[in-house]
Amino acid sequence: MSLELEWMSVEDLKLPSNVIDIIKNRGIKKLNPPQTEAVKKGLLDGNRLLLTSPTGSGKTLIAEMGIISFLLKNGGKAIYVTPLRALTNEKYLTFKDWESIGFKVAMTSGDYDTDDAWLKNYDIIITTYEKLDSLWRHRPDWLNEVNYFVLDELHYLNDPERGPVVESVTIRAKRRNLLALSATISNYKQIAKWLGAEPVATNWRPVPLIEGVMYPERKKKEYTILFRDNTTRKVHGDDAIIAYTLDSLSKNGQVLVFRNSRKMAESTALKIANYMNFVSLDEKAISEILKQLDDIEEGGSDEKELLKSLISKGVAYHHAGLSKALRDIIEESFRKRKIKVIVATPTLAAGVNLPARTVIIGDIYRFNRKIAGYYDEIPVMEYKQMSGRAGRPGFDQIGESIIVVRDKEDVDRVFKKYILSDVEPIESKLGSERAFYTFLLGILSAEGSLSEKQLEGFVYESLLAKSLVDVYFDRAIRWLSEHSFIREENNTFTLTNFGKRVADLYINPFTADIIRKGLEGHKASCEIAYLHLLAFTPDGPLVSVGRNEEEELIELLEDLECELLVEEPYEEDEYSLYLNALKVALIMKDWIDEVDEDTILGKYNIGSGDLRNIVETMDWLTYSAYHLSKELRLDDHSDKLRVLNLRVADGVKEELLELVQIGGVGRKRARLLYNNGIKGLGDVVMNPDKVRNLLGQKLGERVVQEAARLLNRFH
DNA sequence: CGCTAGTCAGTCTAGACAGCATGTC
DNA sequence: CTAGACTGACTAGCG
Repeated sequence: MSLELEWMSVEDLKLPSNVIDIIKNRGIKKLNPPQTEAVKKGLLDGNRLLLTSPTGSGKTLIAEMGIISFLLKNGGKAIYVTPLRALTNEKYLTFKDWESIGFKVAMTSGDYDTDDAWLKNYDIIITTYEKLDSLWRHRPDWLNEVNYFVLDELHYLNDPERGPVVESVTIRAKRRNLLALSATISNYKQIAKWLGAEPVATNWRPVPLIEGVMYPERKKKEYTILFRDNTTRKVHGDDAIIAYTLDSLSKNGQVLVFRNSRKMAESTALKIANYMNFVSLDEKAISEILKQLDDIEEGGSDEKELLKSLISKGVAYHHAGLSKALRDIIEESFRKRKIKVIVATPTLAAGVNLPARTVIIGDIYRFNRKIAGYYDEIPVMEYKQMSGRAGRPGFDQIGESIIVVRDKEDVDRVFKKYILSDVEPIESKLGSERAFYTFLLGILSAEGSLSEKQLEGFVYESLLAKSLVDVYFDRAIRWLSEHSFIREENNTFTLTNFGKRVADLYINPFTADIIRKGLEGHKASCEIAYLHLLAFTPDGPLVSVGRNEEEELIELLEDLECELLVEEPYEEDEYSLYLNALKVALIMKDWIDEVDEDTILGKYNIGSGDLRNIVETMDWLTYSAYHLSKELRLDDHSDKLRVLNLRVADGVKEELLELVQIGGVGRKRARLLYNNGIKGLGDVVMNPDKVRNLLGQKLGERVVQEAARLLNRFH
């Protein structure tokens, strides 16, 4: 670890003056120690670096300097890759600054854009790992002009689900030029070697962090916090988390509390709100926030009401069950210091910048989904991500992060494990059939035909141990051939049309195989059956199915309107996936039958954010299934799947499909128009007054214009 | 006998990437 | 081995 604290002057950088001016215009006169270190290690000379440092230590500026100096010297394009859409958005806004000196900046991710042709006109492209992987599979010409990659949050390599994608993108990027950024990791030297990069590791933080563990004393209502510097403090109250939260608030600091379930996040927020009377709030700002909440169109009304009552006391909870719009408002209000406390699930551990003076980690255990009744301790990496949120630059002198334990006996162990130890080493997650098969498919899709030797060349560049590569390589080749994803001719491997289609759709090969078997084995079927088939694949969404629900679902299986496309599994785990898929199918069936959103949320006990995710995934899968059925020439299925896909996308019956094409017209407005005799684009254009009456003047006018434009395009 | 407060056993549990179309990047 | 919120069935105790 580099301990020197050197601050290089921005003026001294070997960069053109217009570049330096942009940095200075942000109020930056000196580079902080990690930034200085990176420059000294040759960042501006295009040297490959692996930079590991805490969040908020100014890695983005390092990436900016790396990209700009590379592009100025070498031309071409650069790509900045992040693991999260929200980060893509955040970085895009930062990089926008460089447009003033002539670099064109674009971003692309799954929820935003898919026509990639326009990217050829841009110099700096911000995207996600999955999207870049997908782009590579489509082989656009302009990708050859990209010679510099910034791999952000590279520690996602260790994520069991998403790590394999990060790894395959990294393998391709390291064949060109790269700058890797990561949270602090223990085996950074090994990873740097793999990348062919020089490691730059620092622990420097803009705001010092003080870490501690809080435990209950035998004496009731008293809690002691043991800090890293061996000092202690005591707080008092009915509940440890609440006591410390109030203590921090009394010192005018914002608090971020992490809990391990949504329910706990909500109930902790509720409890804290009861004690908020002593905190003075900006009433005017709060009432504006409440008004913003009212104006949101998406989202369930129950969650909105609960949040409103909390926010009026300066508290909020935050988890993925909430709609995106709701979460955005909460984050923004916290950033503006109007909301004083957020109680969150790990949603806020990673992702966009959202610091607080005090971070309280309420639980270091998390329910194990695979083995019922078991708890796992969260990884050290996750602790570091959460504690790293402590301390707001410019507002707080220090940040403090407190772990709460229930038993005094745990203090030593927890202290050692989370505060004094290194994070877990990063390991390849390619060692599973699902990951490895997808990996090979992706390589062949991006590279075209490859000999066995070439293919092996790629595979051996991975982080996976050679012995494991050998095991999975042969298995993957055999499985992919037998299931006609690839074919071998003259010792050369090529994707079949089916395989290429699967790679382009970005679905898992197992998903594709299940869909194919389901469609080929049956005649055209009902909506529930298609939805169930797709939800049953490894790419399908997961929902929680309660005991009682399970029984209801099993009963429902008996009198379904049609036969399902998946055979009922005997094995217990498979069977619960089967029921999970049935629940997803029922949710989607209600969705496309225009059941009111609040009704769906209540009936299936999900949040609006959950519904959004399920729709998004099923939209993608119905689209993919439609294209697979085309590829396989299963015309009966194609017709049904095409309509199903359109209906899932907008949550409407078939009769509304024409109306929802209009921007700003969703399932609710389309139904309103339709029930009033406006049944298609033509009706909209012919009855502008009626449309304006139904939707309001302003929106109505826009809808009429848009409908006219759409009609014109058809002619 | 009927109501209710209290008890106890059982249930449940985080997150978030991907296609494509159209016209802001 | 490790948690805690919530629900619903059941029961003791009261008027």
